[in-house]
Amino acid sequence: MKDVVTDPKQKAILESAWQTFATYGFRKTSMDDIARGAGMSRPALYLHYRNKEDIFRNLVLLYYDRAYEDVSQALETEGSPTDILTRAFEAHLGEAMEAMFNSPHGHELLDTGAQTAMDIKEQGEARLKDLYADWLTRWSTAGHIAFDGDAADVAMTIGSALKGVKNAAEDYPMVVSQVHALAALLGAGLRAP
Amino acid sequence: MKDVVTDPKQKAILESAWQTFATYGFRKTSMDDIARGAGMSRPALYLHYRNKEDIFRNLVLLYYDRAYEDVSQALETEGSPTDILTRAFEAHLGEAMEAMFNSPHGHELLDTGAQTAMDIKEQGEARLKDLYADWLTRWSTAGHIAFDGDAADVAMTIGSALKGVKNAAEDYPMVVSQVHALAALLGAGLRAP
DNA sequence: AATTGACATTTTTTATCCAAACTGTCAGAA
DNA sequence: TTCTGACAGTTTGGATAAAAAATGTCAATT
Repeated sequence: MKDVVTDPKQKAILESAWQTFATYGFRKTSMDDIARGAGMSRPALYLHYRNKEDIFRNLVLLYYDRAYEDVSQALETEGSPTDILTRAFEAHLGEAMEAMFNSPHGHELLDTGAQTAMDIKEQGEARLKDLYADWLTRWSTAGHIAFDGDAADVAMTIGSALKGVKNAAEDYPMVVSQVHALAALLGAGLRAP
Repeated sequence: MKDVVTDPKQKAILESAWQTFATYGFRKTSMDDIARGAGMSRPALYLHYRNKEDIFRNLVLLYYDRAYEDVSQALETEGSPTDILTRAFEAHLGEAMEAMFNSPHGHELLDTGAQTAMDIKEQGEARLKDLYADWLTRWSTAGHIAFDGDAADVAMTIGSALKGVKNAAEDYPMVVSQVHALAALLGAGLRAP
């Protein structure tokens, strides 16, 4: 899959928006801030996006598209279930989440997302969950792993657990170490008997 | 361990408070509401608790004391790791959480807890975590289970995953089914090779 | 001793005002 | 075309103020 955003101006806008959101939070960044950061006037910005919410939603969309791509790729690599899950989880909670943790406005942004882009988030999480479900069925039919119940349920539980690890962590290093521990546990749990 | 709150009046107060908080939320329940519900006047209430916050904190404390007791007991039962973890998780996210999910103010209460009783929550979660950690070491030294890394880290990951399941669920039945799936995965993951 | 009515105090709610900032959209310049 | 200055309209933030509600504390009652 090519990058979702090809137009260099849109790229600059989203880049600037992400930067500004991370610095000032959603509420406090004005369209002018974003426009200046993208090297254009405010009216020019409106030629590309309807409003601030629209920009934010596209940013979330971009995040999920990238995460989908990265997780998908990670699930195609070779290795033990634990190794594969570790890579997938790192892709899942990658860059953007690290930035979130390091932004003084990470919480506000997460909140804004929940209100403004919940449909995109839900769809994004659902697609990621499907990715795990597919991997689970493929590997279980191949006899490499085994689990109780159906793949969709297990995939959902994995997703929830991952989210739990994300929320419980206080900083990004903690996310990483927890993600590794979770991958190890789940990987072992999926071992074919 | 005996019940933490023995005084029947304190019991009535906490009972009434829990009821009222669940019905109206923390902000909207007055000391008078709680007092009436406990069958006493507002001044009498002040003979037992300093203020609303004090009542709330004692409620949280009570929850964690019960959870500690119940989880501890669950971890002493016989059965496979999966069975034991299932019972422990059910105890961990039991009654009170079910009530939370069914209260229209569950979210506000959770919020209030995070602000008002975070120290109690943290200590409560830590104690529960220790319970899991102890169980992990006991069972691993007995050769019944095996895992990478140290017990404390694994216990923390289990706690985070459980929290994730709690947060991701939309209703209580979903919590239950997810908890079972998680216990199955983790139980299998801990199997001695 | 246990409880409460009643009081002074604090907090919350509601309303209104104004100024500053921001938004979205032109007509017209580059 | 592609963009911007500038305009009208809206939203937001802060400042007041008055009314209502809730709090915490006693002196007095049961």
